[in-house]
Amino acid sequence: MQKILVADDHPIFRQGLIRTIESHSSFNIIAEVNDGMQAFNKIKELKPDIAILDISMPNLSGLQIVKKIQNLNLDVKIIILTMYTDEEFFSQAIDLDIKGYILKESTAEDLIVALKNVSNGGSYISPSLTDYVIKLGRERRSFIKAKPSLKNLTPTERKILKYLAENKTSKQIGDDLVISYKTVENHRANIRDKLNLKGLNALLKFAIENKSKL
Amino acid sequence: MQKILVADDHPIFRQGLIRTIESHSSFNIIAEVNDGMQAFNKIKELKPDIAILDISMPNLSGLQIVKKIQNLNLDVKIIILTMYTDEEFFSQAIDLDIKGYILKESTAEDLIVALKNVSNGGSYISPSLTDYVIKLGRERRSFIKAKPSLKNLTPTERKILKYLAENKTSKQIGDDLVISYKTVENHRANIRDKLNLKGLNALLKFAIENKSKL
DNA sequence: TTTAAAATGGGTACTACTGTCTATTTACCT
DNA sequence: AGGTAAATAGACAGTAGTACCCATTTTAAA
Repeated sequence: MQKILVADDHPIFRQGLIRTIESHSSFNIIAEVNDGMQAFNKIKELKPDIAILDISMPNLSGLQIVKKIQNLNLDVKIIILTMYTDEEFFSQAIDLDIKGYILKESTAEDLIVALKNVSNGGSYISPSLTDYVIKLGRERRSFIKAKPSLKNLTPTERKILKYLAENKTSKQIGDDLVISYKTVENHRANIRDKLNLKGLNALLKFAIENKSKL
Repeated sequence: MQKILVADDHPIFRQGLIRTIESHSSFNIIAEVNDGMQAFNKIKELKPDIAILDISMPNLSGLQIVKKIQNLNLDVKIIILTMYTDEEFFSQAIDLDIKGYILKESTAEDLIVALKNVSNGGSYISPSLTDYVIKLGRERRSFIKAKPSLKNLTPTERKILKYLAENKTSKQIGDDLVISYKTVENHRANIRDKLNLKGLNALLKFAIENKSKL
C-alpha cells in the first residue's frame, strides 16, 4: 500500500487525480494540497512514498519543491505533472532526478502505469515526450555544451527580457531603468548571443513566447 | 434530476468533473466524451438538459458545437469550460447565448453552483471574468463599434498573420506566397488598422500571442 | 588582491517595419 | 451592369533593431 500525496492548484483536476488513483487498491492518498508551500510541509510531515506535483503552483513551483526535498534527503519519489510539452521544464526536471513526468492530457491508465512503475522503483515519462528524451540523451552523450537556456542569463538580462515581452523599445526601456538605450541594446545583443537567436525580431519573439518563465 | 453531458479531451480532468458532479444527487451524468464530434452526436441522440463543453477539443471546438446545436434548435443549456481567461473566446461565447462560462481553475463548489443556477434557468460566469462582463456591457451600451477582433480579417490576412507569428519578414512571406513584398506590407497595414495596433512590432506581438486562434 | 563577469556607454552600416499615400485588377453581390 | 470588398503593387520618409566593433566602471569570486 503506497502512500500518495497530490499537489495541484486546480481543484477539479485534483478531484480527477484522486478519483483515478483511489480506484486502485494499491494506492492510498494521504494528503491533497493546492499550493507549493503546503505541499512541501506535508511531505516533510507525512513522508509519502510518492508525491505527485504540478509544476505551476502558487508560492512554490513543483520543481522548487523537488530541490528543497532533495536538500533534506527525504526519500520521496516524485512524479511531475504538467500542462504543456515544454522542453525547458522537462530538461530541468530530468536534471533533478525525478521518477515520473506526465502530461495533464494523459489518460487515467497512463497515470496508473506511471504510479505502478514508480512504486516498483522504475520511472515513467509520457509518450509524447520521447522526442525530448532522445534529444537529451544525444546531447549529453556527445558532450554538447549546455543548450541555450534562460538560466544562463544574468538578472539584468532577464529584466530586459520582461520589458521586451511588452514590446517596449530600447529607448523606452533605457528611460524606465535610467540607463542609456545603448546599454539596453548591448544587453539585447548579449541575450541574443546566449540564446543563439539570429535575425530581426527573433529576440522579441522569444521574449513573448517565454514571458511566463521570467 | 438533470441529465448532464460532459465533453473534455483531458481524461483526468474529466474524471474530476464526474466525481464532482456525481457527488450531488440532483445531477446525473448520461454521457462523457472526449472529442467535439462525439459531443455533438451524443447531444443530438441523448438530449441532455445541460452540456458541459471544453472549448479546445479535437475535431469540433466547444463553440462550434454550440453553433450547430442552435441551428438545430435543440433545447440544451450550455456551460462552457475553458483553461484561460481569454477575452476573445469569452466574448464569442456570450454572443452565442451560452448559460455558463467557467474556468478550469474553478473549485468544485463553483462548478456545482454553476450547474444549479443553470438548471434553474439562470446563468453563471466565473468571478475572475467579471471584468470582461462589465467591459462587454459598457461597450454594447455605448454602441461602440465591433471591438477589434480576429473575425474581421479576410482569409489572406489571417494567412499573413500565421506567417508573421513565425517571425518571417515581409520579403520571406512574399516569396513563399509568390506575391510582392509590397503586397504583404499592405496586408500588414490593413491588419494593423482593423486590430487597432500602433507602433513598431505591435503586430508581431499580436500574431505571436494569438497564433493559436488562427 | 588580482581576475573575471556584469553592467555601463558608444560608433557605424544595414535592414525591416511603419505610416501615409495612390492605383489597378479580380471577384462577388445586387 | 454597376458597385463594393479584396488582393495586388508601388513611392517615400521616418524609426527601430541587428550585427559588427570598441572602451570603461562596478561587482563578485578565487
